Amino acid sequence: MPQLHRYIPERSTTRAHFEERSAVLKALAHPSRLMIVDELSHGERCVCDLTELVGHDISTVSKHLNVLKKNGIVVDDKRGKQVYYRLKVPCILNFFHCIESVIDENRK
Amino acid sequence: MPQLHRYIPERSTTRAHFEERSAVLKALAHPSRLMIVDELSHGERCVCDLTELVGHDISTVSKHLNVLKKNGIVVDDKRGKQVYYRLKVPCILNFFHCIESVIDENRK
DNA sequence: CTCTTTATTGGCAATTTAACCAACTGATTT
DNA sequence: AAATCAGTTGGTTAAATTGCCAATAAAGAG
Repeated sequence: MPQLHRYIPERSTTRAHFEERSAVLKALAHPSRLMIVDELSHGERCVCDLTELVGHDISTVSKHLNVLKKNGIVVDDKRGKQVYYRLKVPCILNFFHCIESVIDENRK
Repeated sequence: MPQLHRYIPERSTTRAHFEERSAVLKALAHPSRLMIVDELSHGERCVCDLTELVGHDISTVSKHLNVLKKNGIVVDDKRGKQVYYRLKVPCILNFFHCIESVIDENRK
C-alpha cells in the first residue's frame, strides 16, 4: 500500500522555490531600491519624494518601485495626483542588521 | 569655532553605503547561490558536493562560490585535492524566514 | 476645456550576468 | 614521471538590467 503523503516535504527545497526566494532578494539588491526601502521605513512617500531622494529620472524611480511592488515589498495608493508607496512587509528591515555585520566582517 | 565632529552621522546613508549593502544582497540573489547557502547551513561542503546539488557545470559553481566569497558570505579551505566551503556569517539564514513571509503574502 | 503636474509605459543603448567549453593549476595516485 | 582528480580562470555568447528620453494617462488648476 503506497504511502504517498509521506513524500510531501515539510519545507520545499526545489529549484522553483529557490527561484521564488531569489526574486525577492533580487528586487532588494539595487542601491536605489535599498535607498527607497530605507526611506519608506520612516513612513509612506510619494514618487516625487523618492525621485528627489534617489536623484534619478522619475521614470527610472517609477520602474524601481514597480520592481518592489511586483515582488510584494511595497504597496501603492493613489491619492489625487500623487501615488504614495509604503512597505508591505516590515521584516525586510531586519535584513539590514545582518548585511551590516557582513560588511563589518568584510572590512577585517 | 567649527564643530566638525557634529557632522559625522551615526549611520551612513550615502549612496556608497547602499551600494555596499546591495552588493551583499546581489551575491545572495541567485537561485543556485541560495541553494548553496542553504546546503552550507548544514555544514561545510566541497565544490564537488555543491556541483551535484546545483546541477550545473563545476566551473559555473566555482564562479558562484567566488561571488559568495568575494562578498564575505562564505570562506574556503583547501584540504588535499578538495576545496571546502562554509558559511562565514550565519545570520544570513535569518533572511529566509522573512523572504518566506514575503512570498506567503504574495500568494494572498 | 486647456494647461500643468505627477506618474507610468515603451523603446533604445550600454553594461552586467550567467552558462558552457577549453585551458590551466595543484595535489594525489600509480 | 605520467596520469588522474578537483577546482579555477579565460573566453564567448545569450539574456537580463538599468538608465534616459519621448509619449501617454490621469488628476487638478485656471
